[in-house]
Amino acid sequence: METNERKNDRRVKYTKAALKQSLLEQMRDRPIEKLTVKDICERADINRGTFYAHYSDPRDLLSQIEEELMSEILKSVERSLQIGDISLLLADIFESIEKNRDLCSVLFSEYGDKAFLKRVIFIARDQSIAEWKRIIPGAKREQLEMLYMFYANGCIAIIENWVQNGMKESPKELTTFIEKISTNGLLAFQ
Amino acid sequence: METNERKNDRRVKYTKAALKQSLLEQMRDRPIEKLTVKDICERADINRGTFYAHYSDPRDLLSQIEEELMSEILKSVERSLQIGDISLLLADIFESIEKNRDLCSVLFSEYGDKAFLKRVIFIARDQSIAEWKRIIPGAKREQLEMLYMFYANGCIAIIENWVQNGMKESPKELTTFIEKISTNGLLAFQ
DNA sequence: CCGCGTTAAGAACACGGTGTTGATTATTCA
DNA sequence: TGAATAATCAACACCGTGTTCTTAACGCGG
Repeated sequence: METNERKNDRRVKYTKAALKQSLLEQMRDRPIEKLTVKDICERADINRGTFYAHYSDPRDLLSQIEEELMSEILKSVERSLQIGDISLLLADIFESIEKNRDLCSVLFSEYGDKAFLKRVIFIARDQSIAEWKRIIPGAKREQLEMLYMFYANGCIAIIENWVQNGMKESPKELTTFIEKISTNGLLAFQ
Repeated sequence: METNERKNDRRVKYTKAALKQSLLEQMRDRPIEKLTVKDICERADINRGTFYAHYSDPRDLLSQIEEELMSEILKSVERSLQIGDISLLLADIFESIEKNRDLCSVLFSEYGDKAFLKRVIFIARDQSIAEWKRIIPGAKREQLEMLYMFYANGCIAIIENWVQNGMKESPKELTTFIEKISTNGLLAFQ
């Protein structure tokens, strides 16, 4: 208790891991709102009461999984954020997703969490808007925010498609594709 | 029974209208998955058993509301679909949304139905891809589909933002904005 | 305006998931 | 090994579900 602050107990680790895996398995079949604590625990072979010792509900469990992934992504884009290169930043994000393939193939699938993917893409928001402001000095801030929303949601769709089709393209290819669309539009594909 | 085919009974009309209104009111507070038949009926002051005489669950009720709106939208874009003008088609869709302001301000809001808005935007899919194919003969079909996905999701975000901020811009303005982004990209805003 | 047919209301039911409790067993860490 | 901690187990009241049956109200057509 004094040394480990009740965190490193193997029993706790096992329980949490089993519950997480069970949740992710079930999310392949239905959205988080339709999952029951009962089902998650049965598949994990964990007592239902134990679930409530760690999480308040399935959504809480999912949130903790997401926060773990988010901090990992944030760590791996740290450098690009400081450098201030958007294409580097985008590529970093794609690589993080690729590294967490198993997890992301659930989180960004049919019954995944669109709001979370949105948060991930919005990591690049301030920087993108700032860079655009330099390129297009005439544009108003509000207009640039609208543009970011447009492109961000396009990106999200591309990522969802990418993940669901087995991530065949490389992060580099995706970055190039998205940069082409955003800077030059359809005409870039002539 | 013979004449009206059990459809025009005022009691039925009232019940359905009350349930629909109640559902839409509740959808301002939480997503469809969190709504209960009990709550919907209590707010509508309709017996819970009566609900099941018309709908199987809240999702079914929502679907019927959506189908009504969809067929209205389809009717009003009919002409543009035949003419084959994408900007006309887009403007028509925006006008339909504007006409159904009250309904759409719920359906396309925080707890709305993203899948439905996607269906609405995808009305323009085949036509857009066909037109792009003329403009950009070199592009592959798969690439154009990817492009449509990208732009469609951008559009969806624009619409959500538009509806949630009180629909201040006109359908024409929106159409122009989207056309600018899609054909020329960021550079169009210099 | 009446009466037949339809619809809504109301009460009751079993069912299943929830969230919590207290007692017991098992495991871990030092 | 022994004290601390975690997991199990059984039980609980609670709540929403979906269905059934009876009764009351309503509306439509004649």
